Amino acid sequence: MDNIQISRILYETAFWMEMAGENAFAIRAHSRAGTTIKRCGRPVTTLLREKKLQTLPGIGAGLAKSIEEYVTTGKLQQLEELRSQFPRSLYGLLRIPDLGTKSIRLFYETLGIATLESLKENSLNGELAKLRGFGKKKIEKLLAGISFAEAQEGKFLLPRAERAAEEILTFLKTLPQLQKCAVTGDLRRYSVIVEELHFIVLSSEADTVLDALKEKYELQPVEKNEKAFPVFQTPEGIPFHLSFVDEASHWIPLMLASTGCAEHLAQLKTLCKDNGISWEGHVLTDSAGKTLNFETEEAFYEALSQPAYPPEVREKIQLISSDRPLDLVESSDIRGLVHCHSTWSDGAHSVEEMALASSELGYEYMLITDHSRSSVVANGLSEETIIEQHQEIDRLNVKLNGIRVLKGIEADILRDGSLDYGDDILKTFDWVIASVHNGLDMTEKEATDRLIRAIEHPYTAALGHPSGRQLLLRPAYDFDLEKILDAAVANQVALEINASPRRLDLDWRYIRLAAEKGVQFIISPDAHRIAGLQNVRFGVAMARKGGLSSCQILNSRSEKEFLQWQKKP
DNA sequence: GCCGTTTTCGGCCCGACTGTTTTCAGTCG
Repeated sequence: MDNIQISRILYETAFWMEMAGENAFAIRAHSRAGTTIKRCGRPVTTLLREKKLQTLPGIGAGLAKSIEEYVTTGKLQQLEELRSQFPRSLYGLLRIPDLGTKSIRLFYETLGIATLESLKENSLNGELAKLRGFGKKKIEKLLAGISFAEAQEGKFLLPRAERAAEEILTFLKTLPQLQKCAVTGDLRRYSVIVEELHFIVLSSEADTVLDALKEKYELQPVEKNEKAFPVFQTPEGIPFHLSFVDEASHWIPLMLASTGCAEHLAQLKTLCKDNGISWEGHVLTDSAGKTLNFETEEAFYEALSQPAYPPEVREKIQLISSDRPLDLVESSDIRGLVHCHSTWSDGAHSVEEMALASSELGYEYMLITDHSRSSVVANGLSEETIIEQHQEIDRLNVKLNGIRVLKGIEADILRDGSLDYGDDILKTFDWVIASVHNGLDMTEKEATDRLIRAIEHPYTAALGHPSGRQLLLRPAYDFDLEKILDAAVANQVALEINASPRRLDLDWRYIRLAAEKGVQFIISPDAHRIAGLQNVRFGVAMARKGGLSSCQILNSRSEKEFLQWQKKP
Protein backbone atom coordinates (compact mmCIF):
# COMPACT_ATOMS: atom_id res chain seq x y z
CA MET A 1 0.00 0.00 0.00
CA ASP A 2 1.56 3.28 -1.07
CA ASN A 3 1.11 6.88 -0.01
CA ILE A 4 -1.00 7.72 -3.04
CA GLN A 5 -3.55 5.04 -2.15
CA ILE A 6 -3.73 6.25 1.43
CA SER A 7 -4.15 9.86 0.35
CA ARG A 8 -6.99 8.84 -1.97
CA ILE A 9 -8.81 7.21 0.92
CA LEU A 10 -8.46 10.38 2.98
CA TYR A 11 -9.77 12.56 0.15
CA GLU A 12 -12.71 10.23 -0.35
CA THR A 13 -13.48 10.27 3.36
CA ALA A 14 -13.43 14.07 3.28
CA PHE A 15 -15.88 14.00 0.36
CA TRP A 16 -18.41 11.78 2.15
CA MET A 17 -17.98 13.72 5.39
CA GLU A 18 -18.98 16.83 3.49
CA MET A 19 -21.93 15.03 1.95
CA ALA A 20 -22.97 14.04 5.46
CA GLY A 21 -22.64 17.63 6.63
CA GLU A 22 -19.90 16.97 9.16
CA ASN A 23 -17.70 19.61 10.73
CA ALA A 24 -16.01 21.69 8.08
CA PHE A 25 -12.71 21.75 9.94
CA ALA A 26 -12.70 18.01 10.34
CA ILE A 27 -13.29 17.69 6.60
CA ARG A 28 -10.46 20.10 5.90
CA ALA A 29 -8.20 18.17 8.24
CA HIS A 30 -8.85 14.98 6.26
CA SER A 31 -8.18 16.50 2.88
CA ARG A 32 -5.11 18.33 4.13
CA ALA A 33 -3.82 15.07 5.58
CA GLY A 34 -4.39 13.57 2.13
CA THR A 35 -2.16 16.20 0.58
CA THR A 36 0.46 15.84 3.31
CA ILE A 37 0.67 12.11 2.69
CA LYS A 38 0.69 12.47 -1.07
CA ARG A 39 3.65 14.82 -0.77
CA CYS A 40 5.44 12.80 1.90
CA GLY A 41 8.73 11.42 0.70
CA ARG A 42 8.79 8.47 3.07
CA PRO A 43 6.34 5.59 2.85
CA VAL A 44 3.58 6.04 5.41
CA THR A 45 3.78 2.34 6.11
CA THR A 46 7.36 2.86 7.30
CA LEU A 47 6.41 5.85 9.43
CA LEU A 48 3.63 3.77 10.92
CA ARG A 49 6.03 0.96 11.81
CA GLU A 50 8.35 3.47 13.44
CA LYS A 51 5.40 5.05 15.27
CA LYS A 52 6.24 8.40 13.69
CA LEU A 53 3.00 9.08 11.85
CA GLN A 54 2.11 11.93 14.16
CA THR A 55 5.33 13.75 13.34
CA LEU A 56 3.68 14.70 10.03
CA PRO A 57 2.01 18.11 10.18
CA GLY A 58 -1.76 17.88 10.48
CA ILE A 59 -1.76 14.23 11.48
CA GLY A 60 -2.90 13.87 15.07
CA ALA A 61 -4.06 10.92 17.13
CA GLY A 62 -7.37 10.53 15.28
CA LEU A 63 -6.04 10.54 11.75
CA ALA A 64 -3.08 8.40 12.73
CA LYS A 65 -5.51 5.80 14.07
CA SER A 66 -7.58 5.92 10.87
CA ILE A 67 -4.49 5.55 8.71
CA GLU A 68 -3.26 2.65 10.80
CA GLU A 69 -6.65 0.96 10.52
CA TYR A 70 -6.63 1.33 6.76
CA VAL A 71 -3.04 0.17 6.34
CA THR A 72 -3.44 -2.89 8.54
CA THR A 73 -6.94 -4.01 7.55
CA GLY A 74 -7.30 -2.55 4.07
CA LYS A 75 -10.53 -0.92 5.20
CA LEU A 76 -11.68 2.14 7.07
CA GLN A 77 -14.81 1.63 9.11
CA GLN A 78 -15.64 5.33 9.14
CA LEU A 79 -15.44 5.45 5.34
CA GLU A 80 -17.54 2.30 4.95
CA GLU A 81 -20.24 3.77 7.15
CA LEU A 82 -20.24 7.06 5.29
CA ARG A 83 -20.39 5.32 1.92
CA SER A 84 -23.34 3.21 3.01
CA GLN A 85 -25.45 6.31 3.61
CA PHE A 86 -25.33 7.48 -0.01
CA PRO A 87 -25.39 6.18 -3.57
CA ARG A 88 -21.78 5.41 -4.48
CA SER A 89 -22.19 7.11 -7.86
CA LEU A 90 -22.10 10.53 -6.17
CA TYR A 91 -18.36 10.30 -5.80
CA GLY A 92 -17.98 9.78 -9.53
CA LEU A 93 -19.60 13.15 -10.21
CA LEU A 94 -16.39 14.80 -9.03
CA ARG A 95 -14.90 13.79 -12.38
CA ILE A 96 -16.94 16.53 -14.00
CA PRO A 97 -14.68 19.56 -14.45
CA ASP A 98 -15.69 22.60 -12.40
CA LEU A 99 -18.07 20.57 -10.27
CA GLY A 100 -17.22 20.27 -6.60
CA THR A 101 -18.61 18.68 -3.49
CA LYS A 102 -20.82 21.62 -2.51
CA SER A 103 -22.79 21.50 -5.73
CA ILE A 104 -22.98 17.72 -5.73
CA ARG A 105 -24.46 17.83 -2.25
CA LEU A 106 -26.93 20.53 -3.25
CA PHE A 107 -28.07 18.57 -6.31
CA TYR A 108 -28.48 15.41 -4.28
CA GLU A 109 -30.36 16.98 -1.40
CA THR A 110 -32.70 19.15 -3.42
CA LEU A 111 -33.26 17.10 -6.58
CA GLY A 112 -32.10 13.62 -5.61
CA ILE A 113 -29.45 13.67 -8.35
CA ALA A 114 -26.91 10.90 -7.88
CA THR A 115 -25.77 9.93 -11.36
CA LEU A 116 -24.29 11.57 -14.42
CA GLU A 117 -27.42 10.71 -16.41
CA SER A 118 -29.75 12.26 -13.89
CA LEU A 119 -27.58 15.36 -13.64
CA LYS A 120 -27.67 15.74 -17.39
CA GLU A 121 -31.42 15.27 -17.47
CA ASN A 122 -31.98 17.88 -14.77
CA SER A 123 -29.64 20.32 -16.50
CA LEU A 124 -31.59 19.96 -19.73
CA ASN A 125 -35.13 19.99 -18.34
CA GLY A 126 -34.68 23.23 -16.42
CA GLU A 127 -34.83 21.78 -12.90
CA LEU A 128 -31.24 22.76 -12.14
CA ALA A 129 -31.86 26.32 -13.29
CA LYS A 130 -34.38 26.69 -10.45
CA LEU A 131 -31.57 26.39 -7.92
CA ARG A 132 -30.01 29.54 -6.57
CA GLY A 133 -26.65 30.18 -8.19
CA PHE A 134 -27.26 28.17 -11.35
CA GLY A 135 -27.66 30.52 -14.25
CA LYS A 136 -27.40 29.91 -17.96
CA LYS A 137 -23.64 30.03 -18.23
CA LYS A 138 -23.05 27.69 -15.35
CA ILE A 139 -25.42 25.11 -16.77
CA GLU A 140 -23.81 25.38 -20.19
CA LYS A 141 -20.44 24.82 -18.61
CA LEU A 142 -21.81 21.93 -16.59
CA LEU A 143 -23.25 20.24 -19.67
CA ALA A 144 -19.91 20.59 -21.45
CA GLY A 145 -18.25 19.05 -18.40
CA ILE A 146 -20.76 16.20 -18.38
CA SER A 147 -20.08 15.47 -22.06
CA PHE A 148 -16.36 15.42 -21.36
CA ALA A 149 -16.80 13.10 -18.39
CA GLU A 150 -19.07 10.81 -20.41
CA ALA A 151 -16.47 10.60 -23.16
CA GLN A 152 -13.85 9.50 -20.63
CA GLU A 153 -15.88 6.64 -19.25
CA GLY A 154 -14.26 3.27 -19.77
CA LYS A 155 -10.88 4.83 -20.50
CA PHE A 156 -7.75 4.22 -18.47
CA LEU A 157 -4.35 5.81 -18.12
CA LEU A 158 -1.31 3.85 -19.25
CA PRO A 159 0.14 2.92 -15.83
CA ARG A 160 -3.16 1.54 -14.63
CA ALA A 161 -3.58 -0.49 -17.81
CA GLU A 162 0.02 -1.69 -17.52
CA ARG A 163 -0.47 -2.85 -13.95
CA ALA A 164 -3.65 -4.70 -14.85
CA ALA A 165 -2.01 -6.33 -17.85
CA GLU A 166 0.96 -7.38 -15.77
CA GLU A 167 -1.31 -9.13 -13.28
CA ILE A 168 -3.19 -10.98 -16.00
CA LEU A 169 0.04 -12.06 -17.70
CA THR A 170 1.37 -13.33 -14.39
CA PHE A 171 -1.78 -15.37 -13.93
CA LEU A 172 -1.74 -16.70 -17.48
CA LYS A 173 1.85 -17.82 -17.10
CA THR A 174 0.85 -20.09 -14.23
CA LEU A 175 -1.36 -22.15 -16.55
CA PRO A 176 0.42 -25.27 -17.82
CA GLN A 177 -1.76 -25.46 -20.93
CA LEU A 178 -0.23 -22.29 -22.27
CA GLN A 179 3.01 -22.14 -24.22
CA LYS A 180 3.30 -18.40 -24.74
CA CYS A 181 1.34 -15.26 -24.05
CA ALA A 182 1.79 -11.55 -24.63
CA VAL A 183 -0.07 -8.30 -24.34
CA THR A 184 -0.80 -6.54 -27.62
CA GLY A 185 -3.35 -3.94 -28.72
CA ASP A 186 -3.40 -0.30 -27.64
CA LEU A 187 -1.22 -0.90 -24.61
CA ARG A 188 1.59 -2.39 -26.67
CA ARG A 189 1.41 0.60 -29.00
CA TYR A 190 1.56 3.01 -26.04
CA SER A 191 -1.76 4.59 -26.89
CA VAL A 192 -2.29 7.72 -24.82
CA ILE A 193 -5.28 6.12 -23.16
CA VAL A 194 -6.36 2.50 -23.12
CA GLU A 195 -9.94 1.23 -23.34
CA GLU A 196 -9.33 -2.49 -23.30
CA LEU A 197 -6.52 -4.97 -23.00
CA HIS A 198 -5.77 -7.54 -25.64
CA PHE A 199 -3.72 -10.66 -25.03
CA ILE A 200 -2.56 -13.30 -27.43
CA VAL A 201 -2.00 -16.88 -26.37
CA LEU A 202 -0.26 -19.84 -27.95
CA SER A 203 -2.04 -22.91 -26.70
CA SER A 204 -3.87 -25.91 -28.06
CA GLU A 205 -6.24 -25.86 -25.10
CA ALA A 206 -8.02 -22.54 -25.42
CA ASP A 207 -11.11 -23.80 -23.61
CA THR A 208 -9.15 -24.82 -20.54
CA VAL A 209 -7.39 -21.47 -20.45
CA LEU A 210 -10.72 -19.66 -20.78
CA ASP A 211 -12.25 -21.75 -18.02
CA ALA A 212 -9.40 -20.82 -15.72
CA LEU A 213 -9.95 -17.16 -16.52
CA LYS A 214 -13.69 -17.46 -15.95
CA GLU A 215 -12.98 -18.75 -12.51
CA LYS A 216 -10.68 -15.86 -11.68
CA TYR A 217 -12.22 -12.93 -13.54
CA GLU A 218 -15.74 -11.76 -14.18
CA LEU A 219 -17.14 -11.93 -17.64
CA GLN A 220 -18.28 -8.59 -18.93
CA PRO A 221 -22.04 -8.57 -18.63
CA VAL A 222 -22.63 -7.21 -22.11
CA GLU A 223 -20.36 -8.79 -24.64
CA LYS A 224 -18.93 -6.37 -27.11
CA ASN A 225 -19.54 -6.86 -30.81
CA GLU A 226 -19.30 -10.40 -31.99
CA LYS A 227 -15.85 -11.27 -30.83
CA ALA A 228 -14.85 -14.87 -31.17
CA PHE A 229 -13.84 -15.01 -27.52
CA PRO A 230 -15.53 -13.64 -24.43
CA VAL A 231 -14.66 -10.30 -22.90
CA PHE A 232 -13.55 -10.39 -19.28
CA GLN A 233 -12.97 -7.58 -16.91
CA THR A 234 -10.45 -6.91 -14.19
CA PRO A 235 -11.66 -6.16 -10.65
CA GLU A 236 -11.24 -2.45 -11.40
CA GLY A 237 -13.34 -2.71 -14.53
CA ILE A 238 -10.82 -2.82 -17.37
CA PRO A 239 -12.18 -5.05 -20.15
CA PHE A 240 -9.84 -7.58 -21.69
CA HIS A 241 -9.98 -10.37 -24.20
CA LEU A 242 -7.70 -13.01 -25.63
CA SER A 243 -6.95 -14.36 -29.05
CA PHE A 244 -5.62 -17.87 -29.44
CA VAL A 245 -3.45 -19.70 -31.90
CA ASP A 246 -2.27 -23.28 -31.60
CA GLU A 247 0.50 -23.23 -34.22
CA ALA A 248 3.80 -21.52 -33.51
CA SER A 249 3.93 -20.24 -37.10
CA HIS A 250 0.69 -18.31 -36.49
CA TRP A 251 2.14 -16.40 -33.58
CA ILE A 252 3.76 -13.50 -35.44
CA PRO A 253 0.81 -12.87 -37.79
CA LEU A 254 -1.51 -12.83 -34.79
CA MET A 255 0.81 -10.54 -32.89
CA LEU A 256 0.95 -8.11 -35.80
CA ALA A 257 -2.80 -8.24 -36.34
CA SER A 258 -3.74 -7.73 -32.72
CA THR A 259 -1.17 -5.00 -32.13
CA GLY A 260 -2.59 -2.89 -34.93
CA CYS A 261 -3.38 -0.25 -35.68
CA ALA A 262 -5.89 -1.07 -38.40
CA GLU A 263 -4.36 1.36 -40.90
CA HIS A 264 -0.86 0.05 -40.34
CA LEU A 265 -2.13 -3.48 -40.77
CA ALA A 266 -3.86 -2.58 -44.02
CA GLN A 267 -0.60 -1.15 -45.34
CA LEU A 268 1.25 -4.28 -44.29
CA LYS A 269 -1.24 -6.45 -46.13
CA THR A 270 -0.79 -4.40 -49.29
CA LEU A 271 2.97 -4.73 -48.97
CA CYS A 272 2.58 -8.49 -48.51
CA LYS A 273 0.61 -8.71 -51.73
CA ASP A 274 3.30 -6.68 -53.53
CA ASN A 275 5.92 -9.09 -52.22
CA GLY A 276 4.04 -12.25 -53.20
CA ILE A 277 3.06 -13.13 -49.65
CA SER A 278 -0.48 -14.25 -48.94
CA TRP A 279 -1.95 -13.39 -45.53
CA GLU A 280 -5.07 -15.37 -44.68
CA GLY A 281 -6.26 -15.54 -41.11
CA HIS A 282 -3.06 -16.07 -39.15
CA VAL A 283 -1.28 -17.92 -41.94
CA LEU A 284 1.39 -16.40 -44.13
CA THR A 285 2.39 -18.28 -47.28
CA ASP A 286 4.80 -17.53 -50.09
CA SER A 287 3.94 -17.62 -53.79
CA ALA A 288 4.67 -21.36 -53.90
CA GLY A 289 2.10 -21.91 -51.16
CA LYS A 290 4.68 -22.73 -48.51
CA THR A 291 3.86 -21.55 -44.99
CA LEU A 292 6.20 -18.80 -43.83
CA ASN A 293 7.33 -19.07 -40.26
CA PHE A 294 8.75 -15.80 -38.98
CA GLU A 295 10.53 -16.02 -35.67
CA THR A 296 10.20 -12.31 -34.98
CA GLU A 297 8.31 -9.29 -36.18
CA GLU A 298 11.61 -7.79 -37.29
CA ALA A 299 12.12 -10.72 -39.67
CA PHE A 300 8.67 -10.14 -41.09
CA TYR A 301 9.32 -6.46 -41.75
CA GLU A 302 12.64 -7.35 -43.30
CA ALA A 303 10.89 -9.70 -45.73
CA LEU A 304 8.84 -6.70 -46.81
CA SER A 305 12.01 -4.57 -47.17
CA GLN A 306 10.74 -2.34 -44.40
CA PRO A 307 12.48 -1.09 -41.29
CA ALA A 308 11.37 -2.94 -38.18
CA TYR A 309 8.57 -0.76 -36.91
CA PRO A 310 8.40 -0.93 -33.14
CA PRO A 311 4.81 -1.25 -31.88
CA GLU A 312 4.46 2.35 -30.74
CA VAL A 313 4.99 3.76 -34.22
CA ARG A 314 2.45 1.50 -35.89
CA GLU A 315 -0.08 4.25 -36.22
CA LYS A 316 -2.08 5.88 -38.93
CA ILE A 317 0.96 7.10 -40.82
CA GLN A 318 2.42 6.26 -44.18
CA LEU A 319 5.12 3.61 -44.02
CA ILE A 320 8.45 4.77 -45.25
CA SER A 321 10.78 2.77 -47.44
CA SER A 322 13.83 1.02 -46.17
CA ASP A 323 16.29 3.45 -47.77
CA ARG A 324 15.52 5.84 -44.91
CA PRO A 325 16.18 3.82 -41.80
CA LEU A 326 14.18 4.55 -38.68
CA ASP A 327 16.27 6.56 -36.33
CA LEU A 328 14.05 6.90 -33.32
CA VAL A 329 15.07 8.25 -29.95
CA GLU A 330 15.68 5.55 -27.33
CA SER A 331 15.32 5.79 -23.58
CA SER A 332 19.06 5.29 -23.32
CA ASP A 333 19.63 8.47 -25.38
CA ILE A 334 18.25 10.63 -22.59
CA ARG A 335 21.18 12.03 -20.62
CA GLY A 336 19.52 14.56 -18.37
CA LEU A 337 16.27 14.63 -16.46
CA VAL A 338 14.59 17.97 -16.88
CA HIS A 339 11.50 19.29 -15.13
CA CYS A 340 11.71 17.73 -11.68
CA HIS A 341 10.12 19.03 -8.49
CA SER A 342 11.41 18.79 -4.97
CA THR A 343 10.30 19.47 -1.40
CA TRP A 344 11.07 23.14 -2.06
CA SER A 345 7.64 23.29 -3.71
CA ASP A 346 5.20 20.38 -4.00
CA GLY A 347 7.55 17.46 -4.48
CA ALA A 348 7.86 14.56 -2.07
CA HIS A 349 11.64 14.22 -2.12
CA SER A 350 14.52 16.60 -1.53
CA VAL A 351 16.77 17.86 -4.31
CA GLU A 352 19.48 15.56 -3.03
CA GLU A 353 17.21 12.51 -2.97
CA MET A 354 15.99 13.26 -6.49
CA ALA A 355 19.55 13.81 -7.70
CA LEU A 356 20.84 10.58 -6.18
CA ALA A 357 17.94 8.65 -7.67
CA SER A 358 18.59 10.21 -11.09
CA SER A 359 22.24 9.33 -10.80
CA GLU A 360 21.39 5.75 -9.96
CA LEU A 361 19.22 5.61 -13.06
CA GLY A 362 22.27 6.61 -15.04
CA TYR A 363 21.49 10.23 -15.85
CA GLU A 364 24.24 12.83 -16.03
CA TYR A 365 22.32 15.89 -14.97
CA MET A 366 18.99 16.93 -13.51
CA LEU A 367 17.18 20.21 -13.94
CA ILE A 368 15.21 21.03 -10.83
CA THR A 369 12.21 23.14 -11.75
CA ASP A 370 10.05 23.80 -8.75
CA HIS A 371 6.87 25.83 -8.99
CA SER A 372 7.06 29.60 -9.08
CA ARG A 373 5.46 31.97 -6.62
CA SER A 374 2.02 32.19 -8.29
CA SER A 375 1.38 28.52 -7.65
CA VAL A 376 0.49 29.16 -4.03
CA VAL A 377 -1.07 25.78 -3.35
CA ALA A 378 1.92 24.04 -4.90
CA ASN A 379 4.07 26.00 -2.45
CA GLY A 380 5.67 28.03 -5.22
CA LEU A 381 9.07 29.58 -4.48
CA SER A 382 9.34 33.12 -3.18
CA GLU A 383 12.30 35.22 -4.24
CA GLU A 384 13.96 34.51 -0.89
CA THR A 385 13.53 30.75 -1.10
CA ILE A 386 15.00 30.76 -4.61
CA ILE A 387 18.25 32.10 -3.17
CA GLU A 388 18.24 29.44 -0.46
CA GLN A 389 17.50 26.71 -2.97
CA HIS A 390 20.35 27.85 -5.21
CA GLN A 391 22.72 27.78 -2.24
CA GLU A 392 21.63 24.24 -1.52
CA ILE A 393 22.16 23.22 -5.14
CA ASP A 394 25.64 24.78 -5.10
CA ARG A 395 26.50 22.79 -1.97
CA LEU A 396 25.11 19.61 -3.51
CA ASN A 397 27.13 20.03 -6.67
CA VAL A 398 30.30 20.16 -4.59
CA LYS A 399 29.27 17.08 -2.68
CA LEU A 400 27.71 14.88 -5.36
CA ASN A 401 29.69 12.81 -7.80
CA GLY A 402 28.42 11.66 -11.14
CA ILE A 403 25.43 13.93 -11.40
CA ARG A 404 25.07 17.65 -11.79
CA VAL A 405 22.05 19.54 -10.52
CA LEU A 406 20.95 22.49 -12.63
CA LYS A 407 18.93 25.41 -11.34
CA GLY A 408 15.62 25.73 -13.08
CA ILE A 409 12.13 26.94 -12.44
CA GLU A 410 8.70 26.07 -13.77
CA ALA A 411 7.55 29.64 -14.09
CA ASP A 412 3.84 30.32 -14.24
CA ILE A 413 2.63 32.03 -17.36
CA LEU A 414 0.24 34.65 -16.05
CA ARG A 415 -2.97 35.54 -17.81
CA ASP A 416 -1.33 38.25 -19.86
CA GLY A 417 1.49 35.96 -20.95
CA SER A 418 4.13 37.42 -18.68
CA LEU A 419 6.16 35.28 -16.28
CA ASP A 420 5.76 35.73 -12.56
CA TYR A 421 9.31 36.87 -11.73
CA GLY A 422 11.27 39.84 -12.99
CA ASP A 423 14.36 39.45 -15.16
CA ASP A 424 16.65 40.00 -12.18
CA ILE A 425 15.33 36.75 -10.69
CA LEU A 426 14.89 34.85 -13.95
CA LYS A 427 18.50 35.43 -14.92
CA THR A 428 19.66 33.48 -11.87
CA PHE A 429 18.30 30.22 -13.32
CA ASP A 430 20.16 27.95 -15.70
CA TRP A 431 16.97 27.09 -17.55
CA VAL A 432 13.38 28.33 -17.40
CA ILE A 433 10.36 26.23 -18.31
CA ALA A 434 7.26 28.38 -18.66
CA SER A 435 3.91 26.70 -18.04
CA VAL A 436 0.25 27.64 -17.78
CA HIS A 437 -1.40 26.44 -14.58
CA ASN A 438 -4.47 28.59 -14.19
CA GLY A 439 -6.97 30.68 -16.05
CA LEU A 440 -7.54 27.79 -18.45
CA ASP A 441 -10.91 29.05 -19.58
CA MET A 442 -9.66 31.17 -22.46
CA THR A 443 -10.73 31.70 -26.01
CA GLU A 444 -8.43 30.38 -28.70
CA LYS A 445 -7.09 33.86 -29.40
CA GLU A 446 -6.49 34.67 -25.75
CA ALA A 447 -4.67 31.40 -25.18
CA THR A 448 -2.59 31.78 -28.33
CA ASP A 449 -1.59 35.36 -27.50
CA ARG A 450 -0.77 34.35 -23.95
CA LEU A 451 1.45 31.46 -25.03
CA ILE A 452 3.18 33.48 -27.74
CA ARG A 453 4.03 36.26 -25.30
CA ALA A 454 5.51 33.67 -22.94
CA ILE A 455 7.49 32.13 -25.80
CA GLU A 456 8.82 35.54 -26.74
CA HIS A 457 10.06 36.17 -23.22
CA PRO A 458 13.87 36.31 -23.41
CA TYR A 459 14.30 33.91 -20.49
CA THR A 460 11.86 31.22 -21.62
CA ALA A 461 13.80 28.16 -22.75
CA ALA A 462 10.90 25.73 -23.03
CA LEU A 463 7.13 25.73 -22.98
CA GLY A 464 5.89 23.22 -20.41
CA HIS A 465 2.88 20.93 -21.07
CA PRO A 466 1.89 23.10 -24.02
CA SER A 467 -1.78 22.17 -24.36
CA GLY A 468 -2.67 22.03 -20.67
CA ARG A 469 -4.72 18.87 -20.97
CA GLN A 470 -5.02 16.40 -18.15
CA LEU A 471 -6.05 13.08 -19.56
CA LEU A 472 -9.48 11.92 -18.38
CA LEU A 473 -9.75 15.05 -16.22
CA ARG A 474 -9.96 18.06 -18.46
CA PRO A 475 -9.46 18.86 -22.11
CA ALA A 476 -6.69 21.01 -23.56
CA TYR A 477 -7.39 24.69 -23.95
CA ASP A 478 -7.96 25.87 -27.50
CA PHE A 479 -4.97 27.47 -29.12
CA ASP A 480 -3.58 27.96 -32.59
CA LEU A 481 -0.95 25.23 -32.75
CA GLU A 482 0.73 26.43 -35.94
CA LYS A 483 1.24 29.91 -34.54
CA ILE A 484 2.72 28.47 -31.36
CA LEU A 485 5.06 26.23 -33.31
CA ASP A 486 6.19 29.11 -35.52
CA ALA A 487 6.78 31.28 -32.48
CA ALA A 488 8.73 28.49 -30.79
CA VAL A 489 11.03 28.13 -33.79
CA ALA A 490 11.43 31.88 -34.26
CA ASN A 491 12.27 32.45 -30.59
CA GLN A 492 14.31 29.32 -30.06
CA VAL A 493 12.04 27.86 -27.44
CA ALA A 494 11.75 24.12 -27.01
CA LEU A 495 8.42 22.38 -26.55
CA GLU A 496 8.01 19.95 -23.74
CA ILE A 497 6.90 16.40 -24.19
CA ASN A 498 5.58 16.05 -20.69
CA ALA A 499 5.93 12.37 -19.87
CA SER A 500 3.60 12.29 -16.93
CA PRO A 501 1.05 9.65 -17.96
CA ARG A 502 -1.76 11.96 -16.96
CA ARG A 503 -0.55 14.62 -19.39
CA LEU A 504 1.50 13.22 -22.32
CA ASP A 505 1.52 16.75 -23.61
CA LEU A 506 2.48 17.77 -26.38
CA ASP A 507 0.34 15.04 -27.92
CA TRP A 508 2.33 12.82 -30.26
CA ARG A 509 0.03 13.64 -33.18
CA TYR A 510 1.22 17.23 -32.99
CA ILE A 511 4.85 16.28 -32.54
CA ARG A 512 5.18 15.34 -36.20
CA LEU A 513 3.95 18.71 -37.34
CA ALA A 514 6.17 20.47 -34.83
CA ALA A 515 9.20 18.49 -35.94
CA GLU A 516 8.55 19.36 -39.58
CA LYS A 517 8.70 23.01 -38.65
CA GLY A 518 12.02 22.49 -36.91
CA VAL A 519 10.89 22.63 -33.29
CA GLN A 520 13.25 21.18 -30.67
CA PHE A 521 11.92 19.21 -27.71
CA ILE A 522 12.62 18.20 -24.17
CA ILE A 523 11.25 14.96 -22.79
CA SER A 524 10.54 15.54 -19.14
CA PRO A 525 9.19 13.37 -16.34
CA ASP A 526 7.52 16.27 -14.45
CA ALA A 527 8.46 14.14 -11.45
CA HIS A 528 7.12 15.06 -8.03
CA ARG A 529 8.76 12.07 -6.37
CA ILE A 530 11.52 9.58 -7.08
CA ALA A 531 9.13 7.06 -8.61
CA GLY A 532 7.99 9.73 -11.07
CA LEU A 533 11.45 9.82 -12.67
CA GLN A 534 10.55 6.56 -14.38
CA ASN A 535 7.86 8.33 -16.38
CA VAL A 536 10.46 9.40 -18.91
CA ARG A 537 9.86 6.16 -20.78
CA PHE A 538 6.28 7.24 -21.58
CA GLY A 539 7.61 10.47 -23.00
CA VAL A 540 10.16 8.60 -25.07
CA ALA A 541 7.36 6.40 -26.42
CA MET A 542 5.41 9.52 -27.41
CA ALA A 543 8.47 11.05 -29.06
CA ARG A 544 8.93 7.80 -31.00
CA LYS A 545 5.29 7.85 -32.03
CA GLY A 546 5.97 11.34 -33.25
CA GLY A 547 8.93 10.05 -35.26
CA LEU A 548 11.62 11.95 -33.34
CA SER A 549 15.26 11.03 -33.25
CA SER A 550 17.62 11.86 -30.43
CA CYS A 551 19.05 14.92 -32.20
CA GLN A 552 15.67 16.64 -31.78
CA ILE A 553 15.64 16.07 -28.03
CA LEU A 554 17.67 18.65 -26.13
CA ASN A 555 18.06 16.56 -23.01
CA SER A 556 19.70 13.83 -25.00
CA ARG A 557 22.64 16.24 -25.30
CA SER A 558 25.44 16.71 -22.82
CA GLU A 559 24.88 19.10 -19.94
CA LYS A 560 27.07 21.69 -21.63
CA GLU A 561 25.25 21.47 -24.96
CA PHE A 562 21.91 21.49 -23.21
CA LEU A 563 22.78 24.71 -21.39
CA GLN A 564 24.35 26.34 -24.42
CA TRP A 565 21.35 25.71 -26.62
CA GLN A 566 19.15 28.35 -25.06
CA LYS A 567 19.17 31.98 -26.04
CA LYS A 568 19.68 33.63 -22.65
CA PRO A 569 20.18 37.38 -23.03
C1' DG B 1 -9.59 16.94 13.53
C1' DC B 2 -5.31 19.49 14.72
C1' DC B 3 -2.81 22.63 17.29
C1' DG B 4 -0.66 25.62 21.02
C1' DT B 5 5.51 31.50 23.25
C1' DT B 6 -3.04 30.10 24.30
C1' DT B 7 -1.56 23.61 28.29
C1' DT B 8 -6.78 22.93 27.26
C1' DC B 9 -10.49 24.79 24.56
C1' DG B 10 -11.09 28.25 20.91
C1' DG B 11 -9.32 29.26 16.54
C1' DC B 12 -8.10 27.34 12.43
C1' DC B 13 -9.50 29.69 7.24
C1' DC B 14 -4.65 30.34 0.14
C1' DG B 15 -6.08 33.74 -3.60
C1' DA B 16 -7.68 34.34 -8.25
C1' DC B 17 -11.38 33.79 -10.96
C1' DT B 18 -16.11 33.02 -12.50
C1' DG B 19 -20.82 33.49 -12.43
C1' DT B 20 -24.13 34.81 -10.01
C1' DT B 21 -25.24 38.29 -7.70
C1' DT B 22 -25.42 43.47 -5.77
C1' DT B 23 -22.04 40.98 -1.57
C1' DC B 24 -21.17 36.09 -2.15
C1' DA B 25 -20.35 31.05 -3.04
C1' DG B 26 -18.01 27.57 -5.43
C1' DT B 27 -14.04 25.77 -7.80
C1' DC B 28 -9.33 25.21 -8.89
C1' DG B 29 -4.47 24.68 -8.69
